[in-house]
Amino acid sequence: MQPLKEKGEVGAGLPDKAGAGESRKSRHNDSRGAGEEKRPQYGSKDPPLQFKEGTAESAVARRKENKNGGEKPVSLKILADYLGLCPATVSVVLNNVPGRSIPAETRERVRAAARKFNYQPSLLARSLRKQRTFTVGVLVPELSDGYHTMVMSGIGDHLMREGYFYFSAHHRHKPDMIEEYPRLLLGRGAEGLITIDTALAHALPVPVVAVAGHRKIAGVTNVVLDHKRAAELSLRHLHQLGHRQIAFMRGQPFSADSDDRWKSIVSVARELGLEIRADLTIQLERDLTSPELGYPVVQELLQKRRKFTALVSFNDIAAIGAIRALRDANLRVPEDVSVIGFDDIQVAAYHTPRLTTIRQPLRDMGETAARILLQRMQGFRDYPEEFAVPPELITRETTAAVNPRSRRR
Amino acid sequence: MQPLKEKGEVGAGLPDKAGAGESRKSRHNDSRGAGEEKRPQYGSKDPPLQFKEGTAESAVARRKENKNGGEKPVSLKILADYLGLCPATVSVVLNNVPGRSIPAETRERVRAAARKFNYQPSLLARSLRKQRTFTVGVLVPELSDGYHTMVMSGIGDHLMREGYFYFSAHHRHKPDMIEEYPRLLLGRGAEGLITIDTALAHALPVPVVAVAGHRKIAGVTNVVLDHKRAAELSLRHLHQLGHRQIAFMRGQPFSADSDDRWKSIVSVARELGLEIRADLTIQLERDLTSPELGYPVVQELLQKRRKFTALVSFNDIAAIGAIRALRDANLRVPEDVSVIGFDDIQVAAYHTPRLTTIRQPLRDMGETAARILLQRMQGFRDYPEEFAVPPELITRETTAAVNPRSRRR
DNA sequence: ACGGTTTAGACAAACGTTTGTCTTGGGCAT
DNA sequence: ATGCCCAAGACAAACGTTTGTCTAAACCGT
Repeated sequence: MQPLKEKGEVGAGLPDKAGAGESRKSRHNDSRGAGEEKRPQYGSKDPPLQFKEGTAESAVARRKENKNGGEKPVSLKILADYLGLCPATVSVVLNNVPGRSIPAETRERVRAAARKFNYQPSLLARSLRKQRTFTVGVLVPELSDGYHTMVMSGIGDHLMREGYFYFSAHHRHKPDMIEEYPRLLLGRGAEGLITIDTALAHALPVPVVAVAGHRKIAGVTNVVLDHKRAAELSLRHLHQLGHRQIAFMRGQPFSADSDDRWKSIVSVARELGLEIRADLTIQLERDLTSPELGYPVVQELLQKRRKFTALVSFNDIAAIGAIRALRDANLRVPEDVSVIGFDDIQVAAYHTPRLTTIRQPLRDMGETAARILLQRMQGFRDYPEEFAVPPELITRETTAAVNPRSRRR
Repeated sequence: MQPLKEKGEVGAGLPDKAGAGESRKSRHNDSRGAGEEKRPQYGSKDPPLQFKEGTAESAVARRKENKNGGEKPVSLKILADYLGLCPATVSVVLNNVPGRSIPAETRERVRAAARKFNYQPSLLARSLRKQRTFTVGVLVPELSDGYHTMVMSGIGDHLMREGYFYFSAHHRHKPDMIEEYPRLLLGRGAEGLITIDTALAHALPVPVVAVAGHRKIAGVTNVVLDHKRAAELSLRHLHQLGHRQIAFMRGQPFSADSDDRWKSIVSVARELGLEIRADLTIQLERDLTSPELGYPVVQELLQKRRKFTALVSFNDIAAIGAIRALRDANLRVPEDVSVIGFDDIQVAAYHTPRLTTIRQPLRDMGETAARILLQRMQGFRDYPEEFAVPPELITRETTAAVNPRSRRR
């Protein structure tokens, strides 16, 4: 891995992790234990507990059945009735609220009852009260695509580790959905939003982090690949192998990276003195996540009968389609044409021939996005506007030194 | 807006008020029109609205800033204050509650104000009140795997079409997470759960639908492939091509389908008179989603130097690894060994050679699971315990008639 | 016996909705 | 004028939590 600059850096002095769980323990216990005393009961002690624990299952039994025949979960109030306490006290015990004095014996009673009835607090109610949901939204074009899901995997890892949950929604690049879902997600209490490869239109009232965001939007942190570096890696690689006549494939207009990636290629090509010829440039248009994406455009390219010794593909999926088109035209990869992909999705390594490609650290990008989002949600103000992560050249079998004896024309 | 197909509400029965009724103080004393009348009483049009819409932005301005500097969203109460109405009325208008008479003019005023302040109801509060969240949980082993995400894609499609949202969580087959997440998801208000390839341990108090569920559990509808049919398709195919010496790959113990699929293979093999030899049977163990899964086990198999002309792989990913192992041992696919995969994940069609495989209609299975879940959540009682979907044989390039001139030994 | 401090918990008010019941005046027919 | 109905909307009680304030008893030292 090459030493690389990062355009942004998230500081280290961040607020500590969100306490989604309740684990703070205050060691107040042990204060007594001798007491075989009566239950402290305010009005009088003669009338015993209104609900004796043994008998007053009624309090618990009163939970009504819901329509599915399942039992309604026990609430704090039910539990409190059963224990002869008030809900607030039970809440205090169960959350270990500091600064409240509750005798160890009571604490134990409460906890025992909670276990016994398998009490689960309603996050809904808690969220409403605390105005804090520990939930974020993830907006993604498509769930069945390797690129997106690898990023999501990283996002999910980090969020779950930190005790957050997330709603995900997919939009298939349809503008009205891209418009509508953020609203719905916020309505559901998302405290932040992560978008993947999405053309978000405008700012939102919560922190937003984009992975491969399409454009700069105020308040949106963009986690992107360092495209300049990526272009350097691929073009230098081909250049060193002796390639001078290189065909390029541009991404679809709706895809986030298309533009940046292209600009970087143009810039690096100039630096290297490589010519980018219009008649060797092909443009992806279709919204596909299968190799069929790359097949027809390369076929067209071949029909022009222009000589080229290498092809820079927009991504691995298209590269696989491209290789197929080349083979179907009786050209060998890499002997006649070198092909370099982009992304390093899983299949790249197991394609035949194994794909040389530029690896995007997709899972890392997802984790990074989630980390930045959480920091921003915790009020961290000093976040970068853009966060570039370094790509990596993975040399495999689809690139080779230019072949003087190529059967290519 | 919401899928309001509420079942027969039994609502009339007033909940018993076990805890002393709390007397609410009338909360309208904060109307700071001290000099003025109390409330704009009903028909009196002479005293204009206490909050003239033009002036009383104050009511709206009162929404406090939250810590991130973003504005708190306007609530019903704010809106109502601004309009000089009570929150209930505003709610009634905005939800078009039938059977309430509100004059058209008022309705318009309310709607205009809602638009003006971009009012978004809090689904949190609504859910709490209605005891209905329109949310389900999806539990999946791994997000970055083609199989799971294709199913999720179908699930997501159906849920979003029906106005539901979902939390997803992944567990990487770790038993404690499989134990814990369902609880957490329910705590968050999930009204139902879909699991994918997950060894759920016990029943839950909400409807559950499993895709490729591992075992029968009361209350869990299992959406599975018709494994018997799948085995028939693959074995008949090989049998017709003349294969008699067939190697088999068994799935990992933790994977849902392993067992069913194997039993079906055994059963169909018997019907066809095919022998299943232990020394031609290999067993997957590792928890991988890359072709590396299949590589070493096939290497081991080859070292035994037993002749076989075909291999039935547990899935496509492993088949790709297997093909690589075969090639590395200088065997050609399909000339020397036919290989048949399972699943028909996307890359199967674009691998070289293109994979013959048994297609699981994964997206359909996801949609089906979601559909069944929603029906069950709506109280539909008459659901099947198991729902089998038919597979399909996809004949491509990795299977061929058995070759008498094979270089295989 | 006295005042002061702790302790153990009750109480009530939120959070933002929805929904059953009530109230009030106006309009209408008698 | 009287009675009745109806329109329009207020009112209050939920849903299940959390949290600031309050109180009664117990404990303490003198």
